[in-house]
Amino acid sequence: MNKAILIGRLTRDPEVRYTQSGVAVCTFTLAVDRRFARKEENNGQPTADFIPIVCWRKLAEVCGNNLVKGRRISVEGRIQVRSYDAQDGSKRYVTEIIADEVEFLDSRSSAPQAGGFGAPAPAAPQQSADAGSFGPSIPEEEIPF
Amino acid sequence: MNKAILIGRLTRDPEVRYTQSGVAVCTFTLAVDRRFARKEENNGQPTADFIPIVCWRKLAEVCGNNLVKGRRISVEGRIQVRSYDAQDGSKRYVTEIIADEVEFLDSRSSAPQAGGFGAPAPAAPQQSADAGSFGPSIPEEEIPF
Amino acid sequence: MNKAILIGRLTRDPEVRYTQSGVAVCTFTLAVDRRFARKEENNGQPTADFIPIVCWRKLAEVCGNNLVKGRRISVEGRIQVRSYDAQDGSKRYVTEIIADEVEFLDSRSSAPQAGGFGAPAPAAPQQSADAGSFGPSIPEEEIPF
Amino acid sequence: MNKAILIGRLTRDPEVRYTQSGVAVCTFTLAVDRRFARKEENNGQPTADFIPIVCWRKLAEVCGNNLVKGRRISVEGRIQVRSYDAQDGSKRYVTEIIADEVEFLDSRSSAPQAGGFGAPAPAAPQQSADAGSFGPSIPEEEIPF
DNA sequence: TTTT
DNA sequence: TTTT
Repeated sequence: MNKAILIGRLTRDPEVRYTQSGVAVCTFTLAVDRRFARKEENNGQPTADFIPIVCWRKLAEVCGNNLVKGRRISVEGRIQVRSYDAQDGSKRYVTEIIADEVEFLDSRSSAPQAGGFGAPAPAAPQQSADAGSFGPSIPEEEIPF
Repeated sequence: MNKAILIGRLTRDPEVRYTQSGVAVCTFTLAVDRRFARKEENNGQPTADFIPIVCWRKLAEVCGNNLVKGRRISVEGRIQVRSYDAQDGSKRYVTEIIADEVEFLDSRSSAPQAGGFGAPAPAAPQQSADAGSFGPSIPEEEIPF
Repeated sequence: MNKAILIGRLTRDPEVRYTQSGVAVCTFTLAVDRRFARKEENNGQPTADFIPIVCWRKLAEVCGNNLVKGRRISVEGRIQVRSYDAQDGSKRYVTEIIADEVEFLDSRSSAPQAGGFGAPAPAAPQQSADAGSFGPSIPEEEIPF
Repeated sequence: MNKAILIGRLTRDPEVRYTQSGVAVCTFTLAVDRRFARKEENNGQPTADFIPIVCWRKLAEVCGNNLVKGRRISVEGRIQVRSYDAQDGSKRYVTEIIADEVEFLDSRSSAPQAGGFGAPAPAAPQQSADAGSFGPSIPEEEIPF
């Protein structure tokens, strides 16, 4: 069991890239308000968590085409921790939510946008973005952004 | 809504520290197996996510007194992203799960261990651990480990 | 672990009652859209689940004072199954979600409404509603509506 | 969003049936301990919720083949409320969890058992069980047990 | 009995 | 770097 469920707003427009093999990847950051955190006068303490979200395949396309900065959504997914070696030789960690489902909460009638394996593959993009430049030896699910 | 629900095993014994004001903090790492990740022959890809967990107050005491490396538990909590300035001037991010509840899954009869505000405060420890050495200007909830 | 997380709309205005001892109870039904269920032409199959929600104490007051039919909310809580003996001697079951937190999703800026034990008790109402008429032998948490 | 996450034990061996078209359905009941509910001396109040679980397809087969009364599992799924007309003309409601994933928690090494659409269809059983006797006009997902 |  |  590895489940994350979030409701928040996009801090900026989502970015869509494509792997070398044409798989869409959408990334953005969710601002999730902290409970009991007042907005005014909080002693400089954070009032939200800024959580990186990654969507793949059809869900990436749907999010890239429909989301913009400021929109409120819910995200269901799993917590992924990747490690990589920094230039100074130390080990760094990146934590992201790999989204399985996204629901748009601002629209009047909302339908969940499901990701997953049954969905038809997206058409290959005209020009691959540079997500693929990390090379073929890195599995798509593990691409370091 | 900021909810994380995990089932996994401790990668090492938990550590308990105390803030200057005597509040207990327990930290450990959960190894959460990835779905569809085979153990043997996985091309060197990770088969688990290693997720840092933080418990406070009574829950910290209960976890510190009862958990050991290898035990399986479930954790319910929230995802917290803290940022701090590295020595080289760059900004670094730490993502942890602040646990609200922990359930011990190895024992025959398990009862959830609830954190929260209603619980009696733990007795102040004889000697404060060095968690407080980060100084008084940092709120307890935000201590960088 | 017994966790339910829902996003949906109220099918009607919430009802607030009080137990004999003055504890507020708020009940309503959430319409939660089913994934992949089209609205038009669904062969008479349901496109939503109608799920009874129960809030207690301060959370009951907040919900009773702020929610109306049609509003969209998220609910976090636990699934409770109560059984009772029907007049014909058979056993009947009622399943409800006992809410721990409610977040209002229509407002521009939303803050979660937390229930729980630390919250101050609500002022006793001028006139007790008939929730108390089920009598003193029934614990408040188990009142049959 | 309609999400249920439970940890509990089977109250009896699971039952596997098949629809007319050969789709496997597995049903059982999970006993989920209530928090803060003592076992001894609880004034006759329930110490657990007994929650009906339904699995479909490959997940149904896996559960039917591996689970027995008393085993501890985690379940992730959605809450489904079905209504039907009782013989006395009144409307009755059935609430079940439609499981998406089940994790076996007693075994030393546990792997989540995922349901879903990508899994290969099970071989048609030699003899259809009577789940199909509700007739072809009822969609498989809505079969009243 | 159901919401949009 | 952050949303409302």
